[in-house]
Amino acid sequence: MDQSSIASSIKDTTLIEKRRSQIIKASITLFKQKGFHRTTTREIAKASGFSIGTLYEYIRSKEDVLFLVYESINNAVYIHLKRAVKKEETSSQNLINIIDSYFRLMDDMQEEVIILYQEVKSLQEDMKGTVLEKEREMVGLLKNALLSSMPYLFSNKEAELMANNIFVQGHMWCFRRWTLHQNFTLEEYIKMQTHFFEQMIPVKQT
Amino acid sequence: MDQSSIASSIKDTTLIEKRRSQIIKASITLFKQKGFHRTTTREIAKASGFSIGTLYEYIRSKEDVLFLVYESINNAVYIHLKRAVKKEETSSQNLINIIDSYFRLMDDMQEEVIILYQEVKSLQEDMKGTVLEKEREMVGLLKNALLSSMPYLFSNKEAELMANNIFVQGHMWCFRRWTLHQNFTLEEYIKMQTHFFEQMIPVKQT
Amino acid sequence: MDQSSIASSIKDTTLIEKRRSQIIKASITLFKQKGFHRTTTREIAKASGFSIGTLYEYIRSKEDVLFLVYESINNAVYIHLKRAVKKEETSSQNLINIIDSYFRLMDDMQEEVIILYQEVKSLQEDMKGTVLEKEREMVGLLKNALLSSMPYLFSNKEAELMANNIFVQGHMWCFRRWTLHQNFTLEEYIKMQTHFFEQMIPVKQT
Amino acid sequence: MDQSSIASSIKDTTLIEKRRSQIIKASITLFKQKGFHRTTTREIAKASGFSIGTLYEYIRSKEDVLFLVYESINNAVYIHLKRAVKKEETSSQNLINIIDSYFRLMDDMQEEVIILYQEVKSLQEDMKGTVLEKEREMVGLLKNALLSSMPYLFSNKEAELMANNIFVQGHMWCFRRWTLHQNFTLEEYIKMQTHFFEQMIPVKQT
DNA sequence: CATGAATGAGGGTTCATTCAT
DNA sequence: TATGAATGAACCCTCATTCAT
Repeated sequence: MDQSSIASSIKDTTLIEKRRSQIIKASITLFKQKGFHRTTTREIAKASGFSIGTLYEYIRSKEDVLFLVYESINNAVYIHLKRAVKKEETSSQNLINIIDSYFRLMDDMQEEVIILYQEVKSLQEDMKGTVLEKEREMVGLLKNALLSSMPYLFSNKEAELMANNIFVQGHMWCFRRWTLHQNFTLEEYIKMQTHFFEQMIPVKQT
Repeated sequence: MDQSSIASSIKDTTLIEKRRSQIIKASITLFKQKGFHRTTTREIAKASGFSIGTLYEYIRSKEDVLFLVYESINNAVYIHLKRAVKKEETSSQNLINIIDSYFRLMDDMQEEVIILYQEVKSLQEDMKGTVLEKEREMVGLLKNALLSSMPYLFSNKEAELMANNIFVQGHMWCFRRWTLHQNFTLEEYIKMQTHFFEQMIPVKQT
Repeated sequence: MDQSSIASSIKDTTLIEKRRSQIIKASITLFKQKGFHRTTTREIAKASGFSIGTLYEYIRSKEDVLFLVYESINNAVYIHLKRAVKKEETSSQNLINIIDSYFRLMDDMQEEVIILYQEVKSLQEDMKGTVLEKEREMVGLLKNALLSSMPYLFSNKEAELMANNIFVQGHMWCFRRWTLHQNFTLEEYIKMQTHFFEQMIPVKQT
Repeated sequence: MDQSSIASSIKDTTLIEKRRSQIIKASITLFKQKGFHRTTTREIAKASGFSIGTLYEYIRSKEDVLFLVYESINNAVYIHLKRAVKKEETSSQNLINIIDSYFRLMDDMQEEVIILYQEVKSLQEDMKGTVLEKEREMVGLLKNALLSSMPYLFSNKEAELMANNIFVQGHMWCFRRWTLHQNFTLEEYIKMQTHFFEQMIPVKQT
């Protein structure tokens, strides 16, 4: 299930993509400010640059918008992560680079991440499935990076848990910024979390 | 700002407390199921065992209910944590015990924690302040435990960050249960996270 | 299924009855003018003398209003017919009296009858069942009157068909008034239809 | 006022006729299922085999469609009736044949007749005039058949009323089918109604 | 002639809140 | 104190109609 799984009465698929990206952009801005429930469809339409009628040519319900937003955010992170993983290869240093790159992305996407955390309950069950699947894939990327860059150091389960920890520490920079940003700069945060991580790696080679 | 800071037209303070705890209990049940926005005040009144009119004798607005709920959940965690910290003292083993106790509490309060994460945006600004202050205190408890049980191992900043990490890892067991509970039992989760933590502590030997 | 089968959030049943009769009265007036679809719930509320919010305390949906109206109209006819049948007994003259009384009622309820004919399609399936059942009862009343007032003259099936004919001839005075009222007064209409009917009765045996 | 009285921006009249008959066919199917109000213009366009834009090249408003449908149905009945009347001549037996033929047509056009009964209110006033005029003509055909096939038996007024009765008895087979079809086959219905009619004819004097 | 994207008025319904009893 | 009927702003969504291509 991806974007195209949401029905539209418009035939021109290029146009669908264009309009939907307008919708997504507008909605993210609005959801940041007021959350999904407090944002009205009219506001979304207006901020997207067209009428309420037009909005409903590209979605079927307000909940579709939420899914579009989730998918878009998740996708951006996914692509970033995938690229980072591909670039770096097979050494523990490189794992550090991946984390660094991921945390920096999180810093760029703070508000988006907060949306992810706050509106899950409003996602319809079937859409939630798709979204969580994507999350699993992302954690999977980190896990594989862990396993391949430091073989023998982690069991499969340990890698799984560690990947989750890293993934969430990225988010945490966003949803706890009210306290973290008071105490740490991004650079510090990255450095310190990485430091903890390195310490944990038992006896780096002789 | 605490419970009593929410105005009520009722004079009898014992009654206020009783009614409010009915409201909180009912609301938590409802918010678990449908979230704050999808729960109506009528439902809250009914589940609380009295009429909508009576509900509004004990709160001023629906958002007051959310605050009461937040405060109640936060308080429960706070008290538990405080007690755990007090009981254990001054050795690194004891820190492990605190974490263990905290993670078990999180397991008991899964849905409550999820509420905390999902409805922050709906908290009014002034109430949000109170809530976050309490969170800071809780992280403070962990931080102090870290500092006092393993002196010289952590700088102040490191302790601050580590406390946040632990605090969030507890929550994570709740809000990522859709994937974590598939891969780990609670015992495993505690053990492995603790294990990571211990490895991270630089050279405790001798 | 009758009025009381429509759920309401109001507890005072006397009040329900009072408000619903306001709704019915207002709706009939409006439906006469513009039909069910062109009448808005807001108009119904206003004409009923209360707000839209109050309207929805007494019904669950606009279609409930239609059912209430159908039931009310059907009931009025039913009661009238029942009374007419009871009063008259066992002679062919009396059958004529019943018809006379029924046709006069139809003349009084022209617009109501037109509503019945025009909005059936909008009735929900389960409610349609209730409505048609009542119609069957009414035709049954006429049929029994036929059978008992002129025994041996009609077979059961003949009585059934004749009862339907009479029933519809009453309605016809309403829904074909655009032509009938130009050519006939009510008195004439009754007299002539009755006359046809009498002629049809085979050889009133001397 | 007939079909051609509805304006169109298209010049080619053959095309107009072709497209409009597509519209009528599609609309009747849809109106049967969901009624006029619940059918959207988009649905009509789609079922007609062209786009919404094209639909509006051949009509000015949705109500025009209803008129086209009414006119088409009425016309079909009219033509059938006219032909039946022409074929049969000047004997009472022949009147029976006309009725027989008319009732059988009604059986074929059940749903169409139901549309006629249910959507009158939605016809615009001027169009309603045209439609009713056609109905008058049809009743006129029956009336003339009555008068000419059994001269001296009916006064003008009696013939008028009887013609209306017969006309409506045909419709009744449609709009009361939920009860009539349970009790009578079409053959029985025709036979019995005809029988009643014959009995009414005073002593076909030798 | 045909298309279909765009429009926005308006419809049904919900629900937090009030206030007379 | 407790009740629950009343309110109406506001929400989501539909759909007849237009017009540039």
